[in-house]
Formats: sequence, structure tokens, C-alpha cells
Amino acid sequence: MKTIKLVIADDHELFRNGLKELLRKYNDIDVVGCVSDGIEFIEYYKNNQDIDIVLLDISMPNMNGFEVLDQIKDLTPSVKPIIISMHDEGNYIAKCARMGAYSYLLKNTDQDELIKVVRVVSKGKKHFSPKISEKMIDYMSDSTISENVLSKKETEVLELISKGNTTKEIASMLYVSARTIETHRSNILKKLNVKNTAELIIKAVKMKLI
Amino acid sequence: MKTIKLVIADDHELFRNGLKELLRKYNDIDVVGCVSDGIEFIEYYKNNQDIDIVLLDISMPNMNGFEVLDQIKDLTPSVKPIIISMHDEGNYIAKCARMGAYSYLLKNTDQDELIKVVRVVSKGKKHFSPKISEKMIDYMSDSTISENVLSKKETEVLELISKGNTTKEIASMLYVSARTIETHRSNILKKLNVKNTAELIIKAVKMKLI
DNA sequence: ATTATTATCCGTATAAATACGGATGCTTAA
DNA sequence: TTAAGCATCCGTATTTATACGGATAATAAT
Repeated sequence: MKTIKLVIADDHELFRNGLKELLRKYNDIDVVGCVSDGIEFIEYYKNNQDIDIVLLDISMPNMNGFEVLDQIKDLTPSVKPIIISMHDEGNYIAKCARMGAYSYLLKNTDQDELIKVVRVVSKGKKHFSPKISEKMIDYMSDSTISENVLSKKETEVLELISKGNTTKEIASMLYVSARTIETHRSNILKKLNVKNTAELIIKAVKMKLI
Repeated sequence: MKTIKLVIADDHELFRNGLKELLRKYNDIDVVGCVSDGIEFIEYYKNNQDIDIVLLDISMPNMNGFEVLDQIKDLTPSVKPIIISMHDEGNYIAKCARMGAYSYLLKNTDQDELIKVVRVVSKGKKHFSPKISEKMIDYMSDSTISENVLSKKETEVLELISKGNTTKEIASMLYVSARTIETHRSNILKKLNVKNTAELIIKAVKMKLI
């Protein structure tokens, strides 16, 4: 039986090493690499392309999981990314699915499930658990929290708002009139379906825009 | 040599089991229990009080790390809690230190550091790394983000603001005049040293009030 | 090449938030 | 018990935010 060559990419050393120990027990799985961020993984991959699966964390320094997915999207299915994250927010899941992830596991997944998924994915099949799929669907159906609802300018304005800047301040920062920013503001509120700044910031936090 | 009896409390099964595997290598450390939330830990502790150390995650369902610290604060030093968290925010660290934690480790701590800390703590010595201490000091020195800056009423009002309610709505909810809420608002802004709602919500999020 | 979207700008008007300053009765801690 | 802090209330004025409606030039998409 061919072993499954697997790389772990996670910035939490204890998690990374613990996982490696866990996987040691399985004869059909061979942890050929352990890296602590996206850049290290890309570097590793350049030198060693014979990888079946990468267990990829989302939040890592230097280069996060999304960026890695973006970099390797043309390489799949030679290397099949399984996201392993603690975030169960629909937007993360949806983004990963769209970006070519083969599965999305939470860090509280049980061991058997992990092994099962690794084996399934190694055969080139994608697998998303019902719970994860549900989160994604919930997210998709909330049309207000979907990507690209805000234009680039609007996103820029929202970021400035969420740093505490007033309309006037933003206007002078972006070299436009305050009226323009006011229009942006009102469009942003409409698009995100909120009625005031407080709700806006709350939603922006949820959307991980802040 | 007496072995160090240790319990792991973390809701991430992979992390929990991985850690357990990691610690298996060390003869002086004996992982006598693995639980997935605070309630389970308290339950475990009731039946088995012969524990030296609990590696305690902060964010867990049912009962989180803070609540556990609160419950067992009178039991230390019989059981010495080491917080093991992914959050490096000063408020978390400060809160844990105040609540009797013996150490605060990030999940990206390296293995040697973990072992070192476990051994030191098992002897009854508290240990906070320079990096962690620094975070805590930074936090402490920001006097605006310290507990009890807001009165109960102000906290209540802030919570309602951060759910998107307007002054009027809050007023009718709390059966007081809108002026009262306005005063509260302005006092909250002063106390938290922010100048508008956007900043207020951001700060409230940071303070984990939301 | 035409359409749709976006970024930009403007006016008017109302609603809400913020800044001051001042006051009273209640509770709690020194 | 007295002082301090808190929750409550009020007025006035200014600044921001929001709502509506309308417009144009640039760019992207079909």
C-alpha cells in the first residue's frame, strides 16, 4: 500500500507536534514535513513536490492559509489541501471551499474523523462534513454577508470608519468631499443591511473586515 | 522521583490528544486525565483530587477557563492551573494572573518551554515568560481598558448600544429618559477615552464586552 | 459599442450623537 | 456620619450621521 505523504502547516508548535505524534500511529500516513507558516510551506513545496496532502491552518503569520490556497490552486490535485482551523464561521468555510480546499476540519474534530478525511481526500475526493456544509449554506444564504457586496472604495471607507475616523477625517484622508464619504457611508449601511454605526462595526467585525 | 500528575482541559480534541502524545515521552509527567470543557474538569476534580497541574484552555464551551479558575481558586495550590491559550491579548493574561493561574502559555509555545514550565509550576512556582509579562504590563498601563471603569448601568447601556440600539430605544427599554442614556453615553465615551460610536464598539470588542 | 457598475459630487432636511453645565436623591465606604 | 460615587434627570448648542433625490465621468463587462 502506498503511504499518504502529508505536510502539517500550523503556527502552533504544540498542535503541530502533537498532531505529528498522533499520525505516527497510522502506517498509511507519513508526515513528511512540518512547517509553521505559509511561506515555509511554499518553500518546502518548491523543494519537494511529492506531497499528497497539506493540513493547512488558516491563521498563520507571514502567509496565512488563504494565501497558500491561492498560491497552490494551480497545483492541485497534485497536492490536496485540507483546512484545519478553529474558526467555524461560514465565511471562512465558504472562502476555503471556493479556493480549492478539499476539506475543512475544525480543531475539535475527533481523531477518527481526521484520519477518515485524510484517507478520502488522498484519493482525490473532496469531503465536507454536514455540520460544516450547513454553516457554509447559512452563510451563503445571508446575502448581506457575502463577498464583493462592497466596492473597493466602500471597503476602504469602512476600514477607516472602523478605525474610528469621522466622515470629515476620511474625506480629507482620501482627498474627496465629505459628501462623497457620506454617500459611501449610506451605501455601505444599505448594502450591509444595518441602520447605524454601532451595528455596522459589529457586522464588520463578524465579516472579519476589521 | 514523584511524577507530575497532569490533566488537559481543551475542547480541541486534536490538540488535546496530540498534547497527550507529546507528553507521553516525559517520564516525570503523567497525563492522568483529558477533558473537553470546564464542567468536565470540575467533575473530574471532584472524583480525583490528586492532580498537580491542569493545562487549561480559555475558550471552551459550557464552562470556560476563567470560570474554572474561579471555581478552583480556593483549591490551589493543591491543583495548579497553567493557562494554555491562543489569545495573547493583555486582558486575558491579566485576568488569568489575577485569578490565580500559575503560568500563561500560548499555543505556539515550543515544547521545551512547555515542559520547563510544567516542571517549574509543579514545584509551586509561578512562571510568566517575559513576552507574556510585557503584554500584561502594556494592558495594565492602558488604564482605560481596566475592569470596573464602567458602572453597572453604563455596562448595561454599552451592551445595548453594541447590539445596535439607538439612544431612544435603550431609553424605552430601561424605562428612563433619553437624556439619561445620552449622559451615560457621554460618560462611557469619556471613561473609555474614545470619541465616537465606531471607536466605542471597537474598544468594546477588544474588551470582550460584546 | 452599449450597458452596467463604480466613484465621484451636490443639496436639503431630519435624526442622532456629543459637549457643556447643572441638579437631586440614594447608596456605600471611609 | 460624612464624603464620594452613582443613577437619574434636564437644558442648550453644535456636530455628525442618516435619508432622499439627483447627476456625471470613468471603467468594466457583455
